[in-house]
Amino acid sequence: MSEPAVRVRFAPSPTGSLHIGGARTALFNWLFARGRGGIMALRVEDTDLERSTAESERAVLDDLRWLGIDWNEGPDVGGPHGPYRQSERQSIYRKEAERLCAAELAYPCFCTDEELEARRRAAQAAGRTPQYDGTCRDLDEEERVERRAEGRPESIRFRVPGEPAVVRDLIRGDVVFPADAVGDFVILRSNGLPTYNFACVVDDAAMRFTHVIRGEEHLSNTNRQVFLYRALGYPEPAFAHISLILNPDRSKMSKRAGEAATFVSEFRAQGYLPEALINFLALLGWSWDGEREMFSRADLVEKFSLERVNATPAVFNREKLEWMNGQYLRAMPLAERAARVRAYLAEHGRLPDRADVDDFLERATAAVGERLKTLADVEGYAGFAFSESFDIDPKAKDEVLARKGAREALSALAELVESADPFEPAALEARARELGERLGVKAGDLFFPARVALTGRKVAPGLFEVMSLLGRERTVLRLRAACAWWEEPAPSRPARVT
RNA sequence: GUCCCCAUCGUCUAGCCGGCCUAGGACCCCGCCCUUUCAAGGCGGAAACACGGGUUCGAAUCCCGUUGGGGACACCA
Repeated sequence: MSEPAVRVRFAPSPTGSLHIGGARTALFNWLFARGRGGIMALRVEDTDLERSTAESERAVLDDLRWLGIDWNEGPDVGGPHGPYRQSERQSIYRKEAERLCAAELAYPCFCTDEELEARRRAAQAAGRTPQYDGTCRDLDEEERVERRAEGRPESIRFRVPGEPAVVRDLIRGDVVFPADAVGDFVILRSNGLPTYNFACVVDDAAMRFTHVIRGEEHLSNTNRQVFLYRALGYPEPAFAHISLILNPDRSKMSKRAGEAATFVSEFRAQGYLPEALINFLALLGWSWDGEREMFSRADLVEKFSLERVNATPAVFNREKLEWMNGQYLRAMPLAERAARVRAYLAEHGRLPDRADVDDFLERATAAVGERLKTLADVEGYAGFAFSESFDIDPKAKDEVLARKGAREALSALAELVESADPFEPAALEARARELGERLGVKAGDLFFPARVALTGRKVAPGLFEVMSLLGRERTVLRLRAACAWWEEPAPSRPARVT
Protein backbone atom coordinates (compact mmCIF):
# COMPACT_ATOMS: atom_id res chain seq x y z
CA MET A 1 0.00 0.00 0.00
CA SER A 2 1.26 3.45 -0.80
CA GLU A 3 1.74 6.19 1.77
CA PRO A 4 -1.62 7.80 2.52
CA ALA A 5 -1.86 11.32 1.09
CA VAL A 6 -1.36 14.16 3.52
CA ARG A 7 -4.65 15.51 4.83
CA VAL A 8 -4.65 18.52 7.14
CA ARG A 9 -7.22 20.99 8.36
CA PHE A 10 -7.72 24.41 9.79
CA ALA A 11 -10.58 24.49 12.29
CA PRO A 12 -11.58 28.01 13.29
CA SER A 13 -14.42 28.82 15.61
CA PRO A 14 -16.53 31.58 14.07
CA THR A 15 -16.57 33.91 17.03
CA GLY A 16 -14.87 36.92 15.51
CA SER A 17 -12.69 37.64 12.53
CA LEU A 18 -9.47 35.75 11.87
CA HIS A 19 -6.86 36.26 14.54
CA ILE A 20 -3.23 36.59 13.54
CA GLY A 21 -2.36 33.43 15.47
CA GLY A 22 -5.08 31.53 13.65
CA ALA A 23 -3.78 32.86 10.36
CA ARG A 24 -0.34 31.48 11.13
CA THR A 25 -1.79 28.09 12.09
CA ALA A 26 -3.80 28.04 8.87
CA LEU A 27 -0.68 29.03 6.92
CA PHE A 28 1.48 26.24 8.35
CA ASN A 29 -1.22 23.68 7.58
CA TRP A 30 -1.63 25.06 4.10
CA LEU A 31 2.10 25.14 3.36
CA PHE A 32 2.45 21.60 4.63
CA ALA A 33 -0.40 20.36 2.45
CA ARG A 34 0.57 22.26 -0.68
CA GLY A 35 4.20 21.28 -0.39
CA ARG A 36 3.34 17.61 -0.52
CA GLY A 37 0.39 17.44 -2.81
CA GLY A 38 -1.96 17.00 0.14
CA ILE A 39 -5.48 18.07 0.97
CA MET A 40 -6.32 21.16 2.98
CA ALA A 41 -9.71 21.18 4.65
CA LEU A 42 -11.60 23.80 6.56
CA ARG A 43 -13.85 22.80 9.42
CA VAL A 44 -15.99 25.31 11.26
CA GLU A 45 -16.17 24.67 14.98
CA ASP A 46 -19.43 26.31 15.88
CA THR A 47 -20.57 24.23 18.82
CA ASP A 48 -20.60 27.29 21.05
CA LEU A 49 -24.05 28.55 20.18
CA GLU A 50 -23.71 31.73 22.22
CA ARG A 51 -20.70 33.06 20.40
CA SER A 52 -20.80 31.58 16.90
CA THR A 53 -22.28 33.65 14.11
CA ALA A 54 -22.70 33.34 10.37
CA GLU A 55 -21.14 36.77 9.77
CA SER A 56 -18.12 35.70 11.68
CA GLU A 57 -17.78 32.56 9.58
CA ARG A 58 -17.99 34.66 6.45
CA ALA A 59 -15.39 37.05 7.82
CA VAL A 60 -12.96 34.28 8.64
CA LEU A 61 -13.27 32.66 5.22
CA ASP A 62 -12.89 36.04 3.61
CA ASP A 63 -9.71 36.77 5.55
CA LEU A 64 -8.27 33.41 4.55
CA ARG A 65 -9.05 34.05 0.91
CA TRP A 66 -7.47 37.47 1.12
CA LEU A 67 -4.32 35.85 2.45
CA GLY A 68 -4.36 33.47 -0.48
CA ILE A 69 -4.93 30.41 1.65
CA ASP A 70 -7.35 28.11 -0.15
CA TRP A 71 -8.90 24.79 0.75
CA ASN A 72 -10.07 21.65 -1.04
CA GLU A 73 -12.83 20.75 1.37
CA GLY A 74 -14.92 23.01 3.52
CA PRO A 75 -18.39 24.31 4.41
CA ASP A 76 -18.61 26.35 1.20
CA VAL A 77 -17.17 23.82 -1.25
CA GLY A 78 -18.21 20.56 0.37
CA GLY A 79 -16.12 17.41 0.13
CA PRO A 80 -16.23 13.66 0.73
CA HIS A 81 -16.28 13.88 4.53
CA GLY A 82 -18.87 16.60 5.09
CA PRO A 83 -20.66 18.37 6.47
CA TYR A 84 -17.82 20.66 7.51
CA ARG A 85 -19.71 22.63 10.10
CA GLN A 86 -19.88 20.97 13.50
CA SER A 87 -23.37 22.28 14.14
CA GLU A 88 -24.47 20.09 11.24
CA ARG A 89 -22.84 16.93 12.56
CA GLN A 90 -24.75 16.49 15.80
CA SER A 91 -26.14 13.05 15.02
CA ILE A 92 -22.59 11.79 14.49
CA TYR A 93 -21.45 12.96 17.90
CA ARG A 94 -24.51 11.55 19.60
CA LYS A 95 -23.98 8.16 17.98
CA GLU A 96 -20.33 8.07 19.02
CA ALA A 97 -21.22 9.10 22.57
CA GLU A 98 -23.80 6.34 22.75
CA ARG A 99 -21.23 3.87 21.54
CA LEU A 100 -18.91 4.88 24.38
CA CYS A 101 -21.75 4.64 26.92
CA ALA A 102 -22.69 1.18 25.74
CA ALA A 103 -19.09 0.10 26.24
CA GLU A 104 -19.08 1.69 29.71
CA LEU A 105 -16.33 4.04 28.55
CA ALA A 106 -18.60 7.00 29.23
CA TYR A 107 -21.55 7.59 31.53
CA PRO A 108 -24.43 9.97 32.14
CA CYS A 109 -23.76 12.67 34.72
CA PHE A 110 -26.53 14.50 36.58
CA CYS A 111 -24.53 17.05 38.52
CA THR A 112 -25.73 20.63 38.21
CA ASP A 113 -23.53 23.60 37.45
CA GLU A 114 -23.98 24.84 40.99
CA GLU A 115 -22.93 21.53 42.54
CA LEU A 116 -19.93 21.28 40.25
CA GLU A 117 -18.89 24.83 40.98
CA ALA A 118 -19.24 24.36 44.76
CA ARG A 119 -17.14 21.20 44.70
CA ARG A 120 -14.54 22.83 42.49
CA ARG A 121 -14.19 25.67 44.95
CA ALA A 122 -14.01 23.31 47.92
CA ALA A 123 -11.28 21.28 46.26
CA GLN A 124 -9.34 24.41 45.47
CA ALA A 125 -9.68 25.64 49.04
CA ALA A 126 -8.43 22.29 50.33
CA GLY A 127 -5.44 22.52 47.99
CA ARG A 128 -6.57 19.69 45.75
CA THR A 129 -6.67 19.78 41.95
CA PRO A 130 -10.17 20.83 40.92
CA GLN A 131 -11.18 17.78 38.91
CA TYR A 132 -14.51 15.99 38.61
CA ASP A 133 -14.98 13.99 41.80
CA GLY A 134 -16.75 11.01 40.26
CA THR A 135 -20.14 11.54 41.89
CA CYS A 136 -22.04 10.00 38.97
CA ARG A 137 -19.29 7.65 37.85
CA ASP A 138 -20.73 4.46 39.29
CA LEU A 139 -24.45 5.11 39.44
CA ASP A 140 -26.55 2.04 38.73
CA GLU A 141 -29.52 2.05 36.40
CA GLU A 142 -32.01 2.59 39.20
CA GLU A 143 -30.19 5.66 40.46
CA ARG A 144 -30.02 7.08 36.97
CA VAL A 145 -33.74 6.68 36.50
CA GLU A 146 -34.25 8.44 39.81
CA ARG A 147 -32.12 11.46 38.82
CA ARG A 148 -33.89 11.74 35.51
CA ALA A 149 -37.20 11.77 37.33
CA GLU A 150 -35.92 14.67 39.41
CA GLY A 151 -35.53 16.61 36.19
CA ARG A 152 -31.79 17.07 36.58
CA PRO A 153 -29.68 18.05 33.60
CA GLU A 154 -28.01 15.06 31.93
CA SER A 155 -24.62 15.25 30.28
CA ILE A 156 -22.25 12.50 29.18
CA ARG A 157 -18.85 12.18 30.78
CA PHE A 158 -15.86 10.26 29.53
CA ARG A 159 -14.41 7.75 31.96
CA VAL A 160 -10.72 8.63 32.02
CA PRO A 161 -8.50 5.52 32.21
CA GLY A 162 -6.11 5.61 35.14
CA GLU A 163 -2.97 5.65 33.09
CA PRO A 164 -0.52 8.18 31.72
CA ALA A 165 -1.02 9.58 28.25
CA VAL A 166 1.74 10.14 25.71
CA VAL A 167 1.36 12.73 23.00
CA ARG A 168 3.72 12.09 20.13
CA ASP A 169 4.46 15.55 18.90
CA LEU A 170 6.48 16.27 15.77
CA ILE A 171 7.83 19.52 17.20
CA ARG A 172 8.23 18.69 20.89
CA GLY A 173 8.90 14.98 20.90
CA ASP A 174 6.96 12.69 23.24
CA VAL A 175 5.07 14.64 25.88
CA VAL A 176 4.00 12.53 28.83
CA PHE A 177 1.06 13.44 31.05
CA PRO A 178 0.67 11.72 34.43
CA ALA A 179 -2.34 9.48 35.00
CA ASP A 180 -4.07 11.91 37.31
CA ALA A 181 -3.63 14.97 35.09
CA VAL A 182 -7.27 15.04 34.11
CA GLY A 183 -10.55 13.97 35.64
CA ASP A 184 -13.59 12.58 33.84
CA PHE A 185 -14.65 15.25 31.41
CA VAL A 186 -17.91 16.06 29.63
CA ILE A 187 -18.13 14.98 26.00
CA LEU A 188 -21.81 15.70 25.41
CA ARG A 189 -23.39 18.68 27.13
CA SER A 190 -26.84 18.60 28.65
CA ASN A 191 -28.05 20.60 25.64
CA GLY A 192 -27.01 17.71 23.41
CA LEU A 193 -24.04 19.48 21.82
CA PRO A 194 -20.55 18.00 21.98
CA THR A 195 -17.67 19.70 23.76
CA TYR A 196 -14.60 20.76 21.84
CA ASN A 197 -12.37 17.81 22.64
CA PHE A 198 -14.98 15.28 21.69
CA ALA A 199 -16.16 16.90 18.48
CA CYS A 200 -12.57 17.52 17.50
CA VAL A 201 -11.51 13.89 17.86
CA VAL A 202 -14.66 12.46 16.27
CA ASP A 203 -14.24 14.77 13.29
CA ASP A 204 -10.50 14.51 12.90
CA ALA A 205 -10.90 10.73 12.80
CA ALA A 206 -13.96 10.75 10.53
CA MET A 207 -12.34 13.19 8.15
CA ARG A 208 -9.19 11.08 7.99
CA PHE A 209 -6.65 13.72 8.80
CA THR A 210 -3.08 12.50 8.83
CA HIS A 211 -1.61 15.50 10.66
CA VAL A 212 -3.07 17.85 13.21
CA ILE A 213 -1.08 21.08 13.22
CA ARG A 214 -2.43 23.54 15.74
CA GLY A 215 -1.48 26.02 18.44
CA GLU A 216 0.31 25.06 21.62
CA GLU A 217 -2.69 26.02 23.73
CA HIS A 218 -4.12 22.68 22.63
CA LEU A 219 -1.23 20.56 23.83
CA SER A 220 -2.78 19.76 27.18
CA ASN A 221 -6.12 19.09 25.48
CA THR A 222 -4.35 16.45 23.46
CA ASN A 223 -3.88 14.57 26.70
CA ARG A 224 -7.66 14.01 26.74
CA GLN A 225 -7.83 13.50 23.01
CA VAL A 226 -5.47 10.55 22.92
CA PHE A 227 -7.72 8.76 25.42
CA LEU A 228 -10.66 9.44 23.17
CA TYR A 229 -8.90 8.08 20.07
CA ARG A 230 -8.14 4.90 21.93
CA ALA A 231 -11.64 4.50 23.37
CA LEU A 232 -13.25 5.17 20.00
CA GLY A 233 -10.87 2.80 18.27
CA TYR A 234 -9.46 5.30 15.78
CA PRO A 235 -5.83 5.72 14.80
CA GLU A 236 -4.17 8.89 16.03
CA PRO A 237 -2.97 11.46 13.55
CA ALA A 238 0.53 12.91 13.90
CA PHE A 239 0.43 15.98 16.12
CA ALA A 240 2.42 19.17 15.73
CA HIS A 241 1.85 21.89 18.29
CA ILE A 242 3.26 25.19 17.16
CA SER A 243 4.19 27.77 19.72
CA LEU A 244 2.09 30.78 20.56
CA ILE A 245 2.39 34.27 19.15
CA LEU A 246 2.94 36.73 21.98
CA ASN A 247 2.24 40.38 22.71
CA PRO A 248 5.28 42.59 23.39
CA ASP A 249 4.67 41.94 27.10
CA ARG A 250 5.01 38.21 26.36
CA SER A 251 1.43 37.35 27.14
CA LYS A 252 -0.58 35.36 24.60
CA MET A 253 -1.45 37.63 21.72
CA SER A 254 -5.16 38.24 21.87
CA LYS A 255 -7.98 40.58 21.07
CA ARG A 256 -7.54 42.63 24.22
CA ALA A 257 -4.31 44.64 24.63
CA GLY A 258 -6.12 47.58 23.05
CA GLU A 259 -3.89 49.50 20.67
CA ALA A 260 -2.14 46.81 18.70
CA ALA A 261 -3.79 45.13 15.74
CA THR A 262 -4.38 41.41 16.22
CA PHE A 263 -6.81 40.57 13.44
CA VAL A 264 -5.99 39.94 9.83
CA SER A 265 -8.72 42.38 8.86
CA GLU A 266 -6.97 45.15 10.76
CA PHE A 267 -3.72 44.63 8.90
CA ARG A 268 -5.65 44.65 5.69
CA ALA A 269 -7.30 47.94 6.65
CA GLN A 270 -3.93 49.42 7.51
CA GLY A 271 -2.62 48.79 4.03
CA TYR A 272 -0.52 45.67 4.46
CA LEU A 273 -0.05 43.30 1.54
CA PRO A 274 -1.18 39.70 1.98
CA GLU A 275 2.07 38.40 0.49
CA ALA A 276 4.09 40.42 3.03
CA LEU A 277 1.93 39.25 5.91
CA ILE A 278 2.30 35.65 4.75
CA ASN A 279 6.08 35.97 4.46
CA PHE A 280 6.28 37.57 7.89
CA LEU A 281 4.00 35.02 9.55
CA ALA A 282 5.95 32.14 8.06
CA LEU A 283 9.06 33.43 9.79
CA LEU A 284 7.34 33.36 13.17
CA GLY A 285 8.48 29.94 14.26
CA TRP A 286 9.93 28.72 10.99
CA SER A 287 13.17 29.54 9.24
CA TRP A 288 15.03 28.31 6.20
CA ASP A 289 18.70 28.90 6.94
CA GLY A 290 18.53 31.82 9.33
CA GLU A 291 19.87 34.13 6.64
CA ARG A 292 17.34 34.40 3.90
CA GLU A 293 14.00 35.91 4.84
CA MET A 294 12.26 37.06 1.70
CA PHE A 295 10.12 34.21 0.43
CA SER A 296 7.40 34.23 -2.16
CA ARG A 297 4.39 32.05 -1.59
CA ALA A 298 5.83 29.49 -4.02
CA ASP A 299 9.19 29.51 -2.19
CA LEU A 300 7.43 28.83 1.08
CA VAL A 301 5.39 25.98 -0.35
CA GLU A 302 8.55 24.45 -1.71
CA LYS A 303 10.73 24.96 1.35
CA PHE A 304 8.43 24.65 4.35
CA SER A 305 8.87 21.69 6.65
CA LEU A 306 7.76 20.86 10.16
CA GLU A 307 11.34 19.86 10.99
CA ARG A 308 12.40 23.48 10.80
CA VAL A 309 9.61 24.81 13.00
CA ASN A 310 10.94 25.76 16.42
CA ALA A 311 9.25 25.34 19.80
CA THR A 312 9.87 28.82 21.15
CA PRO A 313 7.01 31.31 21.48
CA ALA A 314 7.44 34.39 19.29
CA VAL A 315 6.69 38.03 19.99
CA PHE A 316 4.97 39.72 17.10
CA ASN A 317 7.43 42.31 15.74
CA ARG A 318 5.30 44.93 14.06
CA GLU A 319 8.23 47.06 12.90
CA LYS A 320 9.70 44.20 10.99
CA LEU A 321 6.38 43.50 9.32
CA GLU A 322 6.26 47.12 8.24
CA TRP A 323 9.77 46.94 6.85
CA MET A 324 8.91 43.76 4.99
CA ASN A 325 5.76 45.28 3.57
CA GLY A 326 7.88 48.14 2.26
CA GLN A 327 10.24 45.66 0.65
CA TYR A 328 7.38 44.07 -1.25
CA LEU A 329 5.97 47.43 -2.29
CA ARG A 330 9.32 48.66 -3.53
CA ALA A 331 9.97 45.52 -5.51
CA MET A 332 6.68 45.94 -7.37
CA PRO A 333 6.45 47.62 -10.80
CA LEU A 334 4.89 51.06 -10.55
CA ALA A 335 1.75 50.16 -12.49
CA GLU A 336 1.00 47.29 -10.15
CA ARG A 337 1.78 49.31 -7.06
CA ALA A 338 -0.57 52.06 -8.21
CA ALA A 339 -3.28 49.54 -9.00
CA ARG A 340 -3.02 48.09 -5.50
CA VAL A 341 -3.15 51.55 -3.97
CA ARG A 342 -6.23 52.29 -6.01
CA ALA A 343 -7.93 49.07 -4.98
CA TYR A 344 -7.04 49.73 -1.38
CA LEU A 345 -8.44 53.26 -1.37
CA ALA A 346 -11.55 52.14 -3.20
CA GLU A 347 -12.13 49.30 -0.73
CA HIS A 348 -12.11 51.81 2.09
CA GLY A 349 -14.08 54.51 0.32
CA ARG A 350 -11.21 56.95 0.22
CA LEU A 351 -10.64 57.39 -3.52
CA PRO A 352 -10.04 61.02 -4.44
CA ASP A 353 -12.98 62.44 -6.34
CA ARG A 354 -11.67 63.37 -9.77
CA ALA A 355 -12.09 62.27 -13.34
CA ASP A 356 -8.46 61.32 -13.92
CA VAL A 357 -8.22 59.32 -10.72
CA ASP A 358 -6.24 56.41 -12.23
CA ASP A 359 -3.64 58.62 -13.80
CA PHE A 360 -3.49 60.81 -10.74
CA LEU A 361 -2.96 57.88 -8.37
CA GLU A 362 -0.23 56.48 -10.56
CA ARG A 363 1.57 59.81 -10.47
CA ALA A 364 0.98 60.16 -6.74
CA THR A 365 2.31 56.66 -6.15
CA ALA A 366 5.36 57.41 -8.26
CA ALA A 367 5.92 60.64 -6.34
CA VAL A 368 5.71 58.92 -2.97
CA GLY A 369 8.17 56.38 -4.33
CA GLU A 370 10.44 54.65 -1.84
CA ARG A 371 8.62 56.16 1.09
CA LEU A 372 5.79 53.66 0.69
CA LYS A 373 5.61 51.21 3.57
CA THR A 374 1.89 50.51 3.46
CA LEU A 375 -0.76 51.17 0.84
CA ALA A 376 -2.16 53.81 3.17
CA ASP A 377 1.02 55.86 2.84
CA VAL A 378 0.10 57.29 -0.56
CA GLU A 379 -2.70 59.11 1.15
CA GLY A 380 -0.40 59.98 4.00
CA TYR A 381 2.32 61.52 1.82
CA ALA A 382 0.30 62.81 -1.11
CA GLY A 383 -3.00 63.59 0.58
CA PHE A 384 -2.29 67.29 0.11
CA ALA A 385 -3.11 66.81 -3.57
CA PHE A 386 -6.26 64.75 -3.06
CA SER A 387 -8.49 67.79 -2.81
CA GLU A 388 -8.52 71.58 -3.03
CA SER A 389 -8.25 72.11 0.68
CA PHE A 390 -5.42 70.86 2.84
CA ASP A 391 -4.22 71.33 6.37
CA ILE A 392 -1.10 73.25 7.25
CA ASP A 393 1.10 72.13 10.09
CA PRO A 394 1.35 75.29 12.27
CA LYS A 395 4.88 74.47 13.38
CA ALA A 396 6.10 74.13 9.81
CA LYS A 397 4.40 77.37 8.94
CA ASP A 398 6.13 79.17 11.80
CA GLU A 399 9.48 77.94 10.55
CA VAL A 400 8.74 79.31 7.11
CA LEU A 401 7.70 82.64 8.58
CA ALA A 402 10.99 82.83 10.44
CA ARG A 403 13.18 82.33 7.37
CA LYS A 404 14.80 85.41 5.91
CA GLY A 405 13.85 86.12 2.34
CA ALA A 406 11.29 83.35 2.26
CA ARG A 407 8.45 85.62 1.26
CA GLU A 408 10.33 87.06 -1.69
CA ALA A 409 11.52 83.66 -2.71
CA LEU A 410 8.00 82.23 -2.71
CA SER A 411 6.66 85.14 -4.65
CA ALA A 412 9.38 84.84 -7.26
CA LEU A 413 8.84 81.10 -7.45
CA ALA A 414 5.13 81.60 -8.03
CA GLU A 415 5.92 83.88 -10.93
CA LEU A 416 8.41 81.43 -12.33
CA VAL A 417 5.98 78.53 -12.15
CA GLU A 418 3.24 80.54 -13.75
CA SER A 419 5.28 81.01 -16.90
CA ALA A 420 7.38 77.83 -16.79
CA ASP A 421 7.47 75.90 -20.01
CA PRO A 422 7.47 72.98 -20.01
CA PHE A 423 5.66 72.43 -16.71
CA GLU A 424 7.63 69.31 -15.89
CA PRO A 425 9.77 68.32 -12.86
CA ALA A 426 13.28 68.39 -14.35
CA ALA A 427 12.78 71.67 -16.16
CA LEU A 428 11.09 73.22 -13.15
CA GLU A 429 13.97 72.21 -10.93
CA ALA A 430 16.58 73.66 -13.26
CA ARG A 431 14.81 76.99 -13.38
CA ALA A 432 14.18 77.07 -9.64
CA ARG A 433 17.87 76.53 -8.99
CA GLU A 434 18.72 79.39 -11.31
CA LEU A 435 16.26 81.52 -9.43
CA GLY A 436 17.87 80.64 -6.15
CA GLU A 437 21.28 81.67 -7.44
CA ARG A 438 19.94 84.92 -8.81
CA LEU A 439 18.31 85.71 -5.46
CA GLY A 440 21.35 84.60 -3.54
CA VAL A 441 19.21 82.08 -1.62
CA LYS A 442 20.43 78.63 -0.72
CA ALA A 443 18.48 75.77 -2.30
CA GLY A 444 17.13 74.68 1.05
CA ASP A 445 15.85 78.14 1.88
CA LEU A 446 13.88 78.18 -1.29
CA PHE A 447 12.71 74.57 -1.36
CA PHE A 448 11.70 74.24 2.27
CA PRO A 449 9.24 77.16 2.35
CA ALA A 450 7.86 76.02 -0.98
CA ARG A 451 7.32 72.51 0.32
CA VAL A 452 5.40 73.77 3.30
CA ALA A 453 3.39 76.17 1.16
CA LEU A 454 2.39 73.42 -1.24
CA THR A 455 1.90 70.45 1.07
CA GLY A 456 1.37 72.00 4.48
CA ARG A 457 4.08 69.79 5.95
CA LYS A 458 7.81 69.48 6.31
CA VAL A 459 7.87 65.91 5.07
CA ALA A 460 6.70 65.24 1.53
CA PRO A 461 7.76 63.85 -1.82
CA GLY A 462 10.31 65.76 -3.93
CA LEU A 463 9.28 69.36 -4.44
CA PHE A 464 8.97 69.25 -8.21
CA GLU A 465 6.99 66.06 -8.14
CA VAL A 466 4.72 67.81 -5.70
CA MET A 467 4.24 70.62 -8.22
CA SER A 468 3.54 68.25 -11.02
CA LEU A 469 0.99 66.43 -8.88
CA LEU A 470 -0.78 69.65 -8.03
CA GLY A 471 -0.69 71.04 -11.54
CA ARG A 472 0.35 74.53 -12.49
CA GLU A 473 -2.76 76.33 -11.37
CA ARG A 474 -2.94 74.93 -7.85
CA THR A 475 0.81 75.29 -7.39
CA VAL A 476 0.69 79.00 -8.16
CA LEU A 477 -2.41 79.44 -6.04
CA ARG A 478 -0.84 77.82 -3.00
CA LEU A 479 2.43 79.67 -3.40
CA ARG A 480 0.59 83.00 -3.59
CA ALA A 481 -1.60 82.06 -0.63
CA ALA A 482 1.55 81.46 1.37
CA CYS A 483 2.84 84.94 0.53
CA ALA A 484 -0.16 86.29 2.41
CA TRP A 485 0.95 84.53 5.60
CA TRP A 486 3.13 87.46 6.47
CA GLU A 487 0.07 89.74 6.55
CA GLU A 488 -1.75 87.51 9.04
CA PRO A 489 -1.52 88.04 12.78
CA ALA A 490 0.25 84.71 13.17
CA PRO A 491 -2.62 82.67 14.59
CA SER A 492 -0.40 79.71 15.12
CA ARG A 493 1.68 81.59 17.67
CA PRO A 494 0.25 82.45 21.09
CA ALA A 495 0.55 86.16 20.26
CA ARG A 496 -2.74 87.46 21.49
CA VAL A 497 -3.77 85.49 24.49
CA THR A 498 -6.67 87.20 26.25
C1' G B 1 -2.02 25.47 43.56
C1' U B 2 -1.36 21.12 40.00
C1' C B 3 0.19 19.45 35.16
C1' C B 4 2.59 20.61 30.59
C1' C B 5 5.64 23.61 27.25
C1' C B 6 9.62 27.11 26.50
C1' A B 7 14.53 29.74 27.59
C1' U B 8 20.78 32.80 22.14
C1' C B 9 21.24 40.50 20.93
C1' G B 10 15.17 44.95 22.88
C1' U B 11 12.44 41.72 18.81
C1' C B 12 12.35 37.53 14.85
C1' U B 13 16.05 33.94 14.43
C1' A B 14 20.86 30.59 12.73
C1' G B 15 23.76 27.45 15.46
C1' C B 16 21.72 22.81 19.63
C1' C B 17 23.54 14.11 17.20
C1' G B 18 29.94 18.99 21.62
C1' G B 19 35.31 21.60 18.97
C1' C B 20 34.71 25.11 12.23
C1' C B 21 31.31 30.42 17.48
C1' U B 22 36.63 35.82 19.84
C1' A B 23 28.14 33.22 18.40
C1' G B 24 25.98 34.54 12.02
C1' G B 25 21.57 37.13 9.48
C1' A B 26 17.27 40.52 9.82
C1' C B 27 14.11 44.43 12.29
C1' C B 28 14.85 48.45 15.66
C1' C B 29 18.65 52.01 17.50
C1' C B 30 23.30 55.12 16.73
C1' G B 31 27.16 57.36 13.36
C1' C B 32 28.93 58.54 8.41
C1' C B 33 27.94 58.95 3.01
C1' C B 34 24.18 60.41 -0.60
C1' U B 35 20.54 64.53 -0.41
C1' U B 36 15.70 70.38 -1.32
C1' U B 37 12.63 67.54 3.48
C1' C B 38 11.41 62.60 4.67
C1' A B 39 12.38 58.03 2.98
C1' A B 40 15.19 54.50 0.21
C1' G B 41 20.19 52.92 -0.62
C1' G B 42 25.59 52.28 0.78
C1' C B 43 29.24 51.82 4.72
C1' G B 44 30.29 51.29 9.91
C1' G B 45 28.76 50.54 15.12
C1' A B 46 26.23 49.17 19.76
C1' A B 47 23.59 44.78 21.28
C1' A B 48 22.70 37.91 23.39
C1' C B 49 24.25 32.05 24.79
C1' A B 50 19.01 33.46 32.17
C1' C B 51 21.63 31.39 36.63
C1' G B 52 24.00 27.23 39.35
C1' G B 53 25.88 22.51 39.29
C1' G B 54 27.58 18.35 36.68
C1' U B 55 29.54 15.09 32.15
C1' U B 56 33.91 15.99 28.93
C1' C B 57 40.50 17.24 26.93
C1' G B 58 36.60 20.72 25.31
C1' A B 59 29.48 22.99 26.17
C1' A B 60 25.45 28.07 23.48
C1' U B 61 25.27 22.91 22.14
C1' C B 62 24.37 16.78 26.59
C1' C B 63 22.24 15.87 31.95
C1' C B 64 20.16 17.79 36.67
C1' G B 65 18.42 21.79 39.49
C1' U B 66 16.97 26.97 40.17
C1' U B 67 14.78 31.19 38.24
C1' G B 68 11.79 33.41 34.71
C1' G B 69 7.93 33.42 30.98
C1' G B 70 3.77 31.05 28.87
C1' G B 71 -0.21 27.53 28.30
C1' A B 72 -3.84 24.21 30.29
C1' C B 73 -6.70 22.63 34.38
C1' A B 74 -14.96 24.51 32.05
C1' C B 75 -21.40 21.49 30.02
C1' C B 76 -15.32 28.03 25.59
C1' A B 77 -12.80 26.66 21.51
